Amino acid sequence: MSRKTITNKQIVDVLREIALYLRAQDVAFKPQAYEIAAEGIAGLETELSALFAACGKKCIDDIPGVGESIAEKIEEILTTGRLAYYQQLKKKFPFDMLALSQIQEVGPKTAMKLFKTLHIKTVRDLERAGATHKIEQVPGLGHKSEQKIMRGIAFLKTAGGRRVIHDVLPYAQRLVHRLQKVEGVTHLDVAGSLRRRKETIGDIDLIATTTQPRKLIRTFTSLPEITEVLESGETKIAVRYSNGLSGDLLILEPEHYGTALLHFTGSREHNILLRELAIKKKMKLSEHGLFRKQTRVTCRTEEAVYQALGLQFIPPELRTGRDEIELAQRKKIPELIRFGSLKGDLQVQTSWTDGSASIEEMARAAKACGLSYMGVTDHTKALAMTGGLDEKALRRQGKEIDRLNKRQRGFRILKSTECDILRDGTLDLHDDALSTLDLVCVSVHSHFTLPKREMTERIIRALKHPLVNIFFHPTGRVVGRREPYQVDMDRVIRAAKQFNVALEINGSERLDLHEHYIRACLNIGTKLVVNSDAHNPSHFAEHLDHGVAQARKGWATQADILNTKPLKQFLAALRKK
DNA sequence: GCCGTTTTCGGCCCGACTGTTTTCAGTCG
Repeated sequence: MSRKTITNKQIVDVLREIALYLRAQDVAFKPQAYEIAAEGIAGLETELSALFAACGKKCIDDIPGVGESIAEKIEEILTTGRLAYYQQLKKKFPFDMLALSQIQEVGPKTAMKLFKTLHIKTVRDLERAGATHKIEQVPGLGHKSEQKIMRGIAFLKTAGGRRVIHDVLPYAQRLVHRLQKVEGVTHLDVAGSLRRRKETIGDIDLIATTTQPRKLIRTFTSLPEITEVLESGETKIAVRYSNGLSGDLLILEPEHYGTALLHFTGSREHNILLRELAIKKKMKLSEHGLFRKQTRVTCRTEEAVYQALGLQFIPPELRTGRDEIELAQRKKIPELIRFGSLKGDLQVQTSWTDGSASIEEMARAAKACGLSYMGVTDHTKALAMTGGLDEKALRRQGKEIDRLNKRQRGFRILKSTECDILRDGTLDLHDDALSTLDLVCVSVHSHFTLPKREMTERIIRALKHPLVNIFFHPTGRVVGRREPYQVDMDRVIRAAKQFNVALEINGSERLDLHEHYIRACLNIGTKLVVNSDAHNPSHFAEHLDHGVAQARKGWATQADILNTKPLKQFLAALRKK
C-alpha cells in the first residue's frame, strides 16, 4: 500500500483478507466482525482518508460495524500505509488468500490446506498443481474436488466471475418465461443479486413453487442453456449455464414463499441482520419460515415477514445490510420511484453521429415506450471519431427536428446536445449555437487522466456555464470496463446544486451515477434525471429500466427524478438559473 | 471484535448439498 493514495477498496480488501485468515484458523466470531466492518466501509459514500482528515478516529469508529479495535487498525493504515497485524498474518501464511478463495469450491480452509500441503501461493500455482493431479492427493480432497477447482479457475479466468447485469437479466428472463409454462408451476421468479439489481451478477438464482417438482427439475436440467448440472437435490439444483455463469433453482413450499423469497433474494448481510432481529424478538428466521417458539408463522409474502418483525417493507434494491433495517424500524423507507414512471428521456444519440437510427425512428421507439418527450443529444465536433456535430450541422439538425415536431401528436422532440467539456472546462460549441437549443447537456470524453483537482475544476467550470442544464455520466465509469476518472464528487454534487444543473443517472452499462452518489445528491437536494443513452431503438426499454433500478438503489423517489414530470414542469424546473 | 427496546457482559444466522468419509467438514448463499 502506498501511503499517499489509500482508497477504501484497499482497506476493504485488507479487512476481508484478515477475515479469511481468521476463518481458516477457526477463530470464533472475529471473522464475521471483520467482514461486517469491510462491508460497512465498502458502502460508504466518502473516502475514509477524507473522513479521517476531517475528524480523526472518532468518525471511523462511528461507521456501523467498526469498533475501537478495527478503527485503530484503519488509522494505522491511513497514517503509516501499513498494518502490522496484517503483515504478521501475511508473513506466517504468505499466500494470496483473497484471490484463492475467489475460486468456486475453494474457501479459506481449503486455501490454507493447499498452502500447508502443496505450498500453493497463487491461483497459477493451484492451476499447475491441478494439471499434474496433485490436488486430488491432498487428504480430504479427491478427484471430484480437483475437477471442481479446475473448473472454478477456468471460469474465473474467462469471465472474471461476474457479468454486467445488462447481459444477464434478459438471459434470465428468457429462462423464467420458459419455465413458468411448465405444468404444475405456480410461481417462478428471479431471486438473488439479479432481483436486487446489483450492477454485476455472479449467478442466476431462480425460485419456484410447483405441484410437480420432478417435472420442473427434469425440464430445467434439460434446457439447452444448461451445460452442466453441478448439484441435484430435491429442493435445490445447481447448474452451469451456457453463458458461463452458475446458479441455483430452488423449489419451495407456497405457504412459506415469503420467507423463502426473502432468504434467496439476500443480501447475505441483510439476512444476517434480519435473523439477529428475529432472535431479539424471541423468534427464529430461516428460509423455511418464521418461528415463534415451536409454531411456524405463515408468511406467504415478504411483506408478511417484515411486518411480523415490526419492519416496514424493504424493497430488494435496498437490501444491502447497511442502514435499511434501522430505517425500516423507524418507518423511514421512502416510496421509491416506480418502474415505468419516466415521461421523458434526455440522452438519445441518432445516426447524425454514433447512433444507428434516425431521429424519427428513435422518436417512434421512445413513444412506444410510453414516453412523451425525448432530447436529441448527438456528440459535438471534439469527438471526431463519432463525426461530432459543429455549429452548422447542429442548426441543420434543429430544422429537421422542427419539421418532425410539426407532425408529432402527444410527443415532443427537444433540440439538445451532448456537448464535450474541453480540457480547460470550456464547451465545444459557441454560446450562439447552444442558446438555440431547448436543453444543453455536457459530458467528459477526453483527458480522463487529469489530476483530481484539475478534473474537478474543469467540470465545475462547465457546470457554472449559464446555459448548461444536465451533466451526463458524471464520473465516466463503465461497469466492469472503465474506472471512474479522479474527481472530487462531493464538490461536483454541491456545484450542481448551486448552479441548478441536474446530474444524470445513466441506464446504459455505465450505470453512472453510482448509487452512493445518488444518495449524496438526495441528501443536499441536487437534481437528478434518469436517461437511457440510447444508441438504437431497442435501448429505450432496457436501459431506462436499468436506470430506474439504479435510482431505486440510490433511494430516489419519483419526486427526486426530474424527468418523471410532464414536459412543461420538467423544463421549468431545469431553467431556473 | 462488535454491540445494546434483554445486556457495558455475554451473546453472536441458518440450512442444503457434496465429497470424502465411516460420522462430518467445507462451501455456498
